[in-house]
Amino acid sequence: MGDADSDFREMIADEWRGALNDSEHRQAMRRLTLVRAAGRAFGRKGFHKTTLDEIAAELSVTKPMLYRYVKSKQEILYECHRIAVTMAEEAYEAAILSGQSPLEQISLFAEDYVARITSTLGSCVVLTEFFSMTDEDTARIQARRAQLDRKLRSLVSQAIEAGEIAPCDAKMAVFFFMGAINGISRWFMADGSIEGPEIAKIFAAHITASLRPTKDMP
Amino acid sequence: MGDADSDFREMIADEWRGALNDSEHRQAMRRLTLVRAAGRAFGRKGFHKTTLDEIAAELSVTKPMLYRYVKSKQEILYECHRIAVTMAEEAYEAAILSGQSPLEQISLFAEDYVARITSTLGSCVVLTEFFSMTDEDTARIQARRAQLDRKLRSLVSQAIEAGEIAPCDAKMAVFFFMGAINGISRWFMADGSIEGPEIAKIFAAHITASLRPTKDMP
DNA sequence: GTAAGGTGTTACTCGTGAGTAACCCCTGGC
DNA sequence: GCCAGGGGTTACTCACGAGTAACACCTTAC
Repeated sequence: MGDADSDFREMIADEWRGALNDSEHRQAMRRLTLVRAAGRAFGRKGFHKTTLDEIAAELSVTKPMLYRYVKSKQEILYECHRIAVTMAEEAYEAAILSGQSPLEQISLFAEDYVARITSTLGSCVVLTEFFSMTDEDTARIQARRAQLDRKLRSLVSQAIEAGEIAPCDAKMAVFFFMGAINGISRWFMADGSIEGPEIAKIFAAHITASLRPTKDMP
Repeated sequence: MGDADSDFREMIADEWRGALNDSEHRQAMRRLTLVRAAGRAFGRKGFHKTTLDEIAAELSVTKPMLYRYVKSKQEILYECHRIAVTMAEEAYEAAILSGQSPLEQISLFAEDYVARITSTLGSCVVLTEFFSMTDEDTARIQARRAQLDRKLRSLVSQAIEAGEIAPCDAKMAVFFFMGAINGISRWFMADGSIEGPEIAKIFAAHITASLRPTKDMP
């Protein structure tokens, strides 16, 4: 456990203790803090190797305390996924509202989405561990992701029609770049050598390039 | 449980029963069959939601049987990862031996690697569930993946020096396209509408394109 | 026919960690 | 001084599923 890590732990614990305003608001804030801390732990060690006792310890409390804020461990994981998919949806909406060209919108979406998931505030982690959720929760998240995928495919199709990019299989294209983005959580924070916003720029550039015409594109 | 699935089950069970030659060889074959069946299940339901009883049932035997071929459930997962990383290494070696240009080598590597992991024979699944392994096993696999990453970065650097692609952060570039490839296991086989080799071609094309020069590459 | 050994089964143990019951104490209001 | 109740703890229960012990059958070898 390095220095940076224990600093972070203290930050989290402070956040937990703080916000002593009206109790309903504090309840919500603590819940969010809890989910973030848990998400961070899930990202580092995986869902099943992270015990609730550990999460509790990170917040300087004991396990039963956690049940004041969440119903179950599963619910925490669901919340992490919910936050992540919400970020993606928000990034999409923002891109659409920009009024730019389709390709530009894809690039904006990618940059925004990556920036959001890498910002520490936003439970940077967990796009993995899909299966550890309840079947019900998995279905809920899957549905939202699928809908977003469809919208993105449409964006790719529009870019093709507009002649911005070479004709390609839109579904595969979306799988391609969403896979790359979702993979970030696997290595991010392992080496702190690069900052979120920079990653976002680089990835957006690669994605834009990956869709551009090449001689032997199918 | 659809028709295709039960067909597959029968195939697996047949493979298990078959190969009645000398016992050492059969032992090895059965072990491989077991690992493949397990890998397939892990890919569908996740490591923790797949019980050994289920895997055994898929092979039409009972749990204790499995322990004739593997030491533990963990070992099965390790084996899956070992196979996957070995495939990547083999694809890399083959690409290097081709004697093509660096960019061409990257493309060849990507296509070969994707083709291998999507071929049903090769336990198409599981590049997720990293954390469910023993710490020791995780370290072993991580080390091999890290080494491969370094080699691929070097290939990217060579492509830059050769002027084949625009200057970029080689580490990020590798993370980008390896992320996209490793993401395949999340959606592959969900819809059988597209074949492995075709995916391989499309992904290789996207990767090549993603590295090509663009006006605003950092 | 019987011993050897390979193939398989039934019926357990046992650790682990999620979830809970029951209690404790501190602070503020009267 | 005493009670209400929120924040917190200790010390359990209990299910699940990996791993194992012990037994059972069947075939081939002599």
